[in-house]
Amino acid sequence: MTRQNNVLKQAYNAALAQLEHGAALPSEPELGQRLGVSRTTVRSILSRMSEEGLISWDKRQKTVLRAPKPADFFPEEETDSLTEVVERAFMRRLVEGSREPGMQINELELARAIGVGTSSVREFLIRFSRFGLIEKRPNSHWVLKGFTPSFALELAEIREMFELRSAQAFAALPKSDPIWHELDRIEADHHALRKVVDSEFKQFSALDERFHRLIHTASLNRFITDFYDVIAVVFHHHYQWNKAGERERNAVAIEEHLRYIGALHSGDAATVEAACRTHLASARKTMLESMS
Amino acid sequence: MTRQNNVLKQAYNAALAQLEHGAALPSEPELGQRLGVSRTTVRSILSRMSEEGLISWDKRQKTVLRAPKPADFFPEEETDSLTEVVERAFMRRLVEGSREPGMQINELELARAIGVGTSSVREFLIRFSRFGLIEKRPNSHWVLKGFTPSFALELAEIREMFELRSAQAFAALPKSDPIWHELDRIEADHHALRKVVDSEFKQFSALDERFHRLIHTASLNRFITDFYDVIAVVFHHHYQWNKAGERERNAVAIEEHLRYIGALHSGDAATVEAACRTHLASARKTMLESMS
DNA sequence: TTTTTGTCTTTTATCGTCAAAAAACATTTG
DNA sequence: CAAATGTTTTTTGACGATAAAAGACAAAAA
Repeated sequence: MTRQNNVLKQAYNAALAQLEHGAALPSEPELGQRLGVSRTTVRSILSRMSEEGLISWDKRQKTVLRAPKPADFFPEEETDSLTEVVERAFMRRLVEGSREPGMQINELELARAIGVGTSSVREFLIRFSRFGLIEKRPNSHWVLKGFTPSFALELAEIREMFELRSAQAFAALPKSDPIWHELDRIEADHHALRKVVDSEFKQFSALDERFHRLIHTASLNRFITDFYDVIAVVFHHHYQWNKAGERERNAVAIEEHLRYIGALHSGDAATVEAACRTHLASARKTMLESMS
Repeated sequence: MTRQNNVLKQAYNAALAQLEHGAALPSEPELGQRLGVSRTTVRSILSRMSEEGLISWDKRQKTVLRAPKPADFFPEEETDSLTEVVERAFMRRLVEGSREPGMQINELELARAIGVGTSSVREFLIRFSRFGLIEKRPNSHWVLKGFTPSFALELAEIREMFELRSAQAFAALPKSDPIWHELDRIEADHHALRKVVDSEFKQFSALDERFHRLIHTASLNRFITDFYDVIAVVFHHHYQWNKAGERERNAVAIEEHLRYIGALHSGDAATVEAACRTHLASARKTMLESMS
């Protein structure tokens, strides 16, 4: 196999979801814009829709003939890019399987296990190495350094340094900046989630990421915003395998976020620092607890 | 071509340089240790030396028959790893040629120009992307973000944050720590270089890196020490294309380093902070000047 | 019995190839 | 003539293949 056509499949599914019976579709460039793909892919989508009898297509005339059925969609697992597949599989192994620090990682074995070519795995490992969890021995294998307490501490140290600075920069932004609107929206989502936290606490992870990423954008520093990728990956997988007390932890974090948001609005540096430190300290604590 | 045998070539040259006429060579594992290669490679080296009449080799008997001639060595350019070749070529293009921000980077063209396969280039770009100078558009090309003033400022901001913290950690280390000996050696090298700075100022770059890396090791944080790779690459290439006033700049930096080292010895936090800030501010200033 | 050598196996590094997707160019249509 | 469609070219994404290098195991020597 060479490249699979997951871009087509994903965009096709997205396009199907937008079809409205009887309506006319916009132009090809317009569709490409909406779906985030090239016109080449748009035309492949239209061809297929036409073949499947979903639309009639003749030059500018594109009319929806029938509503899409579930069977028209590509299966979800076929829409993932190889990159995502490899990342998920690797992380699952890290979480579920053998992950003693010092263990060596075998590219070929990994590729076989996941069912992809070696270059996909290689490229993933290179990209992943910047997270500080694996390391390459030149001309030889990769070594797993592992989710150890020292990893957590080093990560937390940088995180706190960066976020304190970003939070101060955020608080100092003029109230006319559109970023405040986004913060208001996030605040509202926190209030909404707080009401249903007992059942919907799993949604917190995504909201947490949105909130912290927003704060980091205020730093206007690519190294700071990029570093949040490391945090996000670690937290994402940390949430996956540390379910103990998840509900309460998230409830506490929501309250801390709300106080933190209030502090940002106040614009007072000392208040911001206190709220930020409190929240980051408890985040660090839970991460450490889950590792020992 | 597949992999070239540059590991062999480099190790062979290193082994040649160590040959002493009439002496007996140590065991294969011992040689591997010394040269930093596997026994497989050691045996290839011994085979070749034997064929070339440099040594006699029979099991444990390995005797040097004659001193190596210059012609026995592999040419230097054949001993570089592909990774190094690609990095150097890419950087040269960045420095010498077209490098307007926003420019797109073509993998195939780059591979052709350098004379390597596309995967080597791809892997290099992935590794290089963590330096914040290029960015990938998924399913499409890489974009050059460029050595812009904002890049320099963002880099300097992180650098200062990290180094201030590392320097404080360094100063707080007990005087029994072996790190102080290494600092003494670096200090002595500064004094030595200061005397001949007019002619030898080019050696400063390497000394600078040694000094700052040592300071960062005191942080005991992988993200901080890793970040110095970014600094090192940027400074290395910055030195390549900004020769204006190089001699004076280096002379000034040597004085700043010496004051900085003195501050570390003093163990006083305020003194350390002042010396560190002064030095980093002037480093930032020269980098910025060279970019506008 | 430990170290060294001889031999065999495994793994990485790198390439060329080819379909998918993007991008560029040419032609048509309103 | 500007925007949309039709067509061709370019570029990326992924694979399998293969020599170099590492690593493992067995036999021999000290």
